[in-house]
Amino acid sequence: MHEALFNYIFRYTGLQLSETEMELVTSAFTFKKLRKKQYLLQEGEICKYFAFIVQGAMRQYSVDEKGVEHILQLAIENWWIGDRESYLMLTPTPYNIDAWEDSELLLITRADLLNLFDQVPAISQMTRQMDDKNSFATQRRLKATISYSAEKRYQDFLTTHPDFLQRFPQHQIASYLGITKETLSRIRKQTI
Amino acid sequence: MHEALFNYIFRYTGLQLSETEMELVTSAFTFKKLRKKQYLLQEGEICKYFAFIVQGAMRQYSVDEKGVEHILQLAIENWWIGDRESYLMLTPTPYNIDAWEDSELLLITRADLLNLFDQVPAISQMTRQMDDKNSFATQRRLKATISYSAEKRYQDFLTTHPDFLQRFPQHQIASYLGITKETLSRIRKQTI
DNA sequence: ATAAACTGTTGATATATATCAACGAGGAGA
DNA sequence: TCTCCTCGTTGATATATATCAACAGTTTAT
Repeated sequence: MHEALFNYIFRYTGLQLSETEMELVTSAFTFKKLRKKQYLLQEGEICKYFAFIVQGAMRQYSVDEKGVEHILQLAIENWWIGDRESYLMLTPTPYNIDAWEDSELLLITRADLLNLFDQVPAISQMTRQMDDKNSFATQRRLKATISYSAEKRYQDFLTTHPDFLQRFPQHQIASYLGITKETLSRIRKQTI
Repeated sequence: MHEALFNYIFRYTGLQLSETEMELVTSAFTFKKLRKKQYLLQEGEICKYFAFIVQGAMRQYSVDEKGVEHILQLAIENWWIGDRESYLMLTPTPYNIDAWEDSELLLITRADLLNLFDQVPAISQMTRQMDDKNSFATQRRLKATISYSAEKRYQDFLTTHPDFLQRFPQHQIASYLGITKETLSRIRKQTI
């Protein structure tokens, strides 16, 4: 169950955890199963956990005043999910996070994570790299969103997240790209 | 000249630097003056410096295949400017950074910054908070860009960056919002 | 002082995308 | 097995924004 997380830590840092470190990591995380459509977080709550996805697919979205969902993040195995601003600043989140497929997660609180920083140096290194890469990816998406056409954003998406195509329906991907499912359908027809 | 930076550090961390720490910080930064339109960074280069703006206004933008500029970042006094992905990963930047007004900057290399982390704890704390707030702001902008209309994005901008209105021309702000200057002009007319 | 460049606005038109409605196919649940 | 739900596509239409051109005022440079 924690194997995936240990592998992830090794892949990110090049560091193999000792037995002691593995025990510390194991006890710091809480296992949680979610059924499809079940919430991990709802808008207005404070994000108490960050979650590593062992198995399944998750999505993070906001709902506008017309009730339309706008997907900010999609995530599958070996990804992390959570509203980092709410998690660090203890502010109510504008996002909802729920399971797109039945999912198995490992959750950690901010306090437990800070404890691990001291006890397992690989964790603090991994977290820093993960945060940086996330930040870079968000900035690239922002750049794409203000300068590219919808079609070009879709091409970009195919390059950077080909695996998402099989895990999420077209209308979810369209929302993630900031377009409607009809527009995505027409783009796909043109592209083939 | 460095007063602004010391004040910034204090404001972000609540920590007052000692004389020794001030000397360390002063010697780690390089002063640089740029004339209006002068580049700090050009696309394809590696971003060797991050810059604190003591005086002036800077902009960070990419140029698409049609030669159109897309502004990703505007910055004035007490802001930082640089391509953080290129700075940390030593990859060529897709961005240009130049001075919109004659500007005075304090530049620091990655190596000097890492030295300061050890020697002046307030610097590492400030940098972490700055990076986090930047990351949060980028995510909020992404959320706004995929879910809001152009008009709503402008309203948002007025709330979060009222001081930019007097420092940057409308066509620059339009580009930063991902719309054309004509569209922004029409939105402003409607809003008044 | 003058010319050139920059800036913002406006009107007309074009285009990209949204919206609405409907349909067919496939999957899920009872 | 059947019904309901989900999904993706398509056509028609509407809307938000882009594009183009032109103009007037302001600022900058010579």
